[in-house]
Amino acid sequence: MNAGELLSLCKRRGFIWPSFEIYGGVAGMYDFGPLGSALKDNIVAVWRDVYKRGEGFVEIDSPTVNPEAVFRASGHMDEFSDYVVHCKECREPFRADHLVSDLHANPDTLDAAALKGLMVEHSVCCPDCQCELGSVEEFNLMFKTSIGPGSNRAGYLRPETAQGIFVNFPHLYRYNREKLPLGVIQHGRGYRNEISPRQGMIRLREFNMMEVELFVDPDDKSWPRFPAVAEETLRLVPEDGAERELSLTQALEGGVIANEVLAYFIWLTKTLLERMGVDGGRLRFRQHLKDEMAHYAMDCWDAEVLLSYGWTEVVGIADRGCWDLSQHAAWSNEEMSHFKRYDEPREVERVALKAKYRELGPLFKGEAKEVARLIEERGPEDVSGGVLKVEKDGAELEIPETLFETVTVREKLAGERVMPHVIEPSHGLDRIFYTVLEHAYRREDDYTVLALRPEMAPIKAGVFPLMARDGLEEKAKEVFALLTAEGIEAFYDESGSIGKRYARMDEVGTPWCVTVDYETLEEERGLKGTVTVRDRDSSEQRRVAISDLPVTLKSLLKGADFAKI
RNA sequence: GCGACUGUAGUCUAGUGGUUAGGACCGGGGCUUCCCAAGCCUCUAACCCGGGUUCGAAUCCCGGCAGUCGCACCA
Repeated sequence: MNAGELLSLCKRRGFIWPSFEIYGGVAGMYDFGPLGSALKDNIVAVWRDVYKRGEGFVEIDSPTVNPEAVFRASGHMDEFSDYVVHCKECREPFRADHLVSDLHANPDTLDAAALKGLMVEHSVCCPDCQCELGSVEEFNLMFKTSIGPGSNRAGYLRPETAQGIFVNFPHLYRYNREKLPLGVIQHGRGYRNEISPRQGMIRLREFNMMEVELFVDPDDKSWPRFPAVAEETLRLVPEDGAERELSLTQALEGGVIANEVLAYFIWLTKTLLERMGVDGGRLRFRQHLKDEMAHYAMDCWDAEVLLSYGWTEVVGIADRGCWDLSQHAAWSNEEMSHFKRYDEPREVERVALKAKYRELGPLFKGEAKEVARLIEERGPEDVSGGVLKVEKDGAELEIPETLFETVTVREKLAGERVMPHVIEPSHGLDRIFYTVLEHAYRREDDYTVLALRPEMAPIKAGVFPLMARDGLEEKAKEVFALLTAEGIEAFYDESGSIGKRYARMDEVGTPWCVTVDYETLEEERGLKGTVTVRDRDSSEQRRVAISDLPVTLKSLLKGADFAKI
C-alpha cells in the first residue's frame, strides 16, 4: 500500500485533516476529525487501562506552558538550541559549534558572537565550497512565549510531558505514602518546532504523547510481575545490530537488556501495541546506540513498527537513571530523594569531632555556635598536625585541637536517602494512531476495509433498515436508540443500497452491522424480533433477538467468537 | 533551511494562452420489496494564495503556502 491512499481515506472519512487548510495549512499539524478523535480516545483508553488499572499507576495532567527554569534544569535549553551558520554562496547550513570544534575545547559553551568571532579569527570557510560564511543564528527547537504581561518571564511549550511529572515528584511521592516503586502517567500535547515536518503524521510540530514515568529504587530493578512473563519472547535488535528472538530471561542473562524492570516494560509495550492492533510481525525492539542516546539515558529501547515509510519508532523505553530528579533537586533546592527505610534500624559507630563549647564561647563570642557547627561537620581525617582547618566567611580558620575532642558516637539509622531511578516508556500517540490505521488497512479489487480491532473502532455497530420503508426505518431507529442507551457507539444509516452501507462501515473499521428486515417485522412486537448481525471480517451473518443484541455485542467486544454467537 | 518535482469540486483526474473548466467516484434528493459499493433520474461542488506579463492566465513569470522525494536536522 502507499501512505497516500490511506491519508486520502483518513481525510475523506473524517479521521484526520491537515490543520488550518482554508488558510493554506501549516506543516506538521493535523486536526483529528470525528472518527479520528474517537480512535485517539480509544488508544488512550487502552494505554490507561494497561498502566492505571493494570499496573496501579496514577495519572496527572500538567500545563503545556512551562517556565524557563524547568528546561534549564532538564537540559532542554542547551540540548534544543543549535547555532546555525549558512554559506553565503551555496547556502548550505552548518552547525556553528561543529565548525569550530578543533579551535575550542568546549564550543557548546559559546554564544553566537563568540562563535562568529572565533570563525573570523581563524578564517573558517564553508567546508563544501570554501566560500565565506554568513552570520551565526540561533535555532531553538522549543516554541517560546512569555508568561504574563511584558516579556521578562520566558515560557516554553513543553517538548515532552515528562517534566510535568518530575517537577511534581515531591507531591506524588507523598501521595504514594513515601514508597517506591511509584508509577505516574500523563498524556497530552508536546511541541517541537521541527525544521522540516515530513511523512504525514510521523513528524509533527504539535503532537500527542502518552508518557509513563516509573520511579524505582536504584538498587532494586526487579519487578514483582516479571516471573509470570519471563519466558515470553521479544524480537530484539541490540546495539550490535544483529536481530534475534530472545526470551526475557535470555535477554537478561545475556546482558542484552540492562535490567528486569526495563525488560518487563518492553514486554508490556509489546502487549499494549498488539492489543491496539499493531501487527506483531511488523514490530521489533531496537536498542539505541551509545551516541544516539538522549543526554539523560542509561539504556534505551525503541519499539519500532514497519510502515510504508520504513521502520518507525513509536515507543521509547528508557532507563533515565537519576538524571531528571537530580537535576531538578540541584536547580530548585527541593528534596527529590527517597528515604529508604532499613528493615531494622542500624546501629552504627562513628568517630566524630565534638566541639568544646566551654572553650569556644569566650574565644568566639557570638560566632561560637557557627564555629562549632563547622567543626562538627568535619571528621578526624581532616585533622592534621593537631590543627583543623575550616573555611569561614571565605577565610581559612585554623582551629587547635584544644577546642575539640575526638569521640566515638553510636547512632541509630532508620534508613538512607537515595535518588530514585526513572524507567520511562514514552508513547508517540500520533504515530501509534497512524500505525493502527496502516496495519488495519486491507484493499482488494478497489474494496477497502479497515480491519480495526473492535476495541479501537470509532463506531462499534452500524444500524440499518433493509430499506427505508414499510416501517423498517422506525424499527431500526429503535434498535439504534437501544444500542446508544446501552453505551454502544452506533451509527444509523438508511441511504443507498444495503451493500453500499456495509461498504461504508467497512471502510471506517466498524466491526458489526445490524440490519432490520421484513422478518423482524413479521415476528413478535416489542423487542422480541430478530435482526441480522453481520461480521466485517468474515461478512457472515447471524440472527439475534433485539433484546439480546446489547449483551451479544458487548461479548463480541470482549473478544467472543462471532461464529459461536 | 537547500535542491528537484508537484498543487483543478470531499476524493481521483482531463484540460499547456481565449472552454458554459470535462469526467469518474463520493455526497444530497427521488425511483426501484434491495442483505454485500446494482441500475435510472436529478442536484450540490473546483483552478492553493498574492503579485506580474498579456486585450485575455488554470495554463507563462516571480514570491509565499502546502505536498512528495533527496540532502541536512531528528535531545
